[in-house]
Amino acid sequence: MSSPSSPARGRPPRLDRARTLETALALLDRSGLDALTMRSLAEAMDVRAGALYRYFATKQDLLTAMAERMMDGVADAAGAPGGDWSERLAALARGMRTALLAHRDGARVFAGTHATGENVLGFADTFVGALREAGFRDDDAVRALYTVANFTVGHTLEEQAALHPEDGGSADANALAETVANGPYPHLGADLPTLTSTDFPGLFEFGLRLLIDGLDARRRPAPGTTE
Amino acid sequence: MSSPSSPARGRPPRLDRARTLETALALLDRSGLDALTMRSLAEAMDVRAGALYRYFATKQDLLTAMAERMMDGVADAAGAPGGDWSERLAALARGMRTALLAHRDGARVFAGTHATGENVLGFADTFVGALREAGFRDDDAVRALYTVANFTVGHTLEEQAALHPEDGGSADANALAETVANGPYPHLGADLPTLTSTDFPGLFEFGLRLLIDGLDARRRPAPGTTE
DNA sequence: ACCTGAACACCGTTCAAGT
DNA sequence: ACCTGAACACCGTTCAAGT
Repeated sequence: MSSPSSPARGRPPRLDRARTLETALALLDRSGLDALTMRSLAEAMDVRAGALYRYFATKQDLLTAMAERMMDGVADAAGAPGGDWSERLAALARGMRTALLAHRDGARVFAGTHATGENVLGFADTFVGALREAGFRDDDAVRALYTVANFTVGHTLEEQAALHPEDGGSADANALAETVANGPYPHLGADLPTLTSTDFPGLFEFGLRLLIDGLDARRRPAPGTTE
Repeated sequence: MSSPSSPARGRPPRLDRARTLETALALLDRSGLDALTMRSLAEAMDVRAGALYRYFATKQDLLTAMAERMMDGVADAAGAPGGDWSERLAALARGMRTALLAHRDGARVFAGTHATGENVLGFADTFVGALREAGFRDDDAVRALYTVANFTVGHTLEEQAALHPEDGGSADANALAETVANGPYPHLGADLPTLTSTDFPGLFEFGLRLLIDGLDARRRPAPGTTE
């Protein structure tokens, strides 16, 4: 199962997956994803870069473990079964956004990996369970999971990009407002405050509300419809 | 305005933004984003890497121009004003997904940049216009744009990741199915076919439908409600 | 068993110098 | 004006050798 374990032969290791993961997340928060290199992480662990490869086969592996770690406990946000399905779903979606926001570039890390550990799968299972228990069809419940997760990742990617305009080159709000005002964009110009708004919680709730209302319509198909 | 232009002094340039952009997109399709380096692009243009910096200040600049280029013509997908708002919105969303899918790693390129050129802004203006003309509030129209765009990017990111499992390390469907079947995931296990489905068009349409139904509920607030 | 040292094959970016 | 050559300061990854 685990590569470096078994009895206690030789010198006690200076490295292990858990500590390395913690350090990597701390380094991520301090410097961002672009600065998180195997060398910088090794330095933070007081070790040479090559040593990390005993615990993570590749950097991609490390990032996947970090993504999985970020999702720790998010499934619990749903609360106990039996409550209102839309509230449970909203709590899970908000919990996911919060978890990604909890680390600098968290959404980029998550989007760039495909974690399928217990935290991610536990989240998925709880999500699908909440909808199944509310009477949704199994396939609708699974598709709703993907839809909400994809929206949440897409949204949080934008939100964190706006937080650190250095990397990624997000133009600032003023430049965008000027471009829109001087170009042939009558509709965008009509509500510049919203276009350049930084009310990301409000924007997230708006999208989440659309998805929930859309699901609500699916839960109770029109009478007489077999679908 | 343009850096290398004006009269016709010296030797005619072997490089220009348009040709470089075309070559970069062709190289992207052939080799993927990870293999798109300034050196490999330079080689494809028969030039040294340093020469590219006369036309693009940074690689990020190049990627932003590529993202903008990908969105060329997508606004036209909406058709003429006056039609059904939900059909126009769906056409725009589908057009965006198709545009990102048209190039390998297209969604990753788009998500990693913040293009604000005429194609992206034209798309945004057409989208917001379609909703305003249908009677939506200005701020709802703008927020709907962000929501649909974020969902579309998030979805297409997943879709393209599944297309090239090499980079990103997406676990294949079989491995996922086995993990779910052997773990404490009763709800996920109940519909493995949907969970590991590759019906991305169907998944996209599902999410799009939820958003449209959600918007439909907003367009006509319940009678007696001021909101 | 665990880590170092050193290398391999790359990166993005800069800039004097050539033409 | 446009591009080359060469360098700078890095990358992820591998692996013999040390302890």
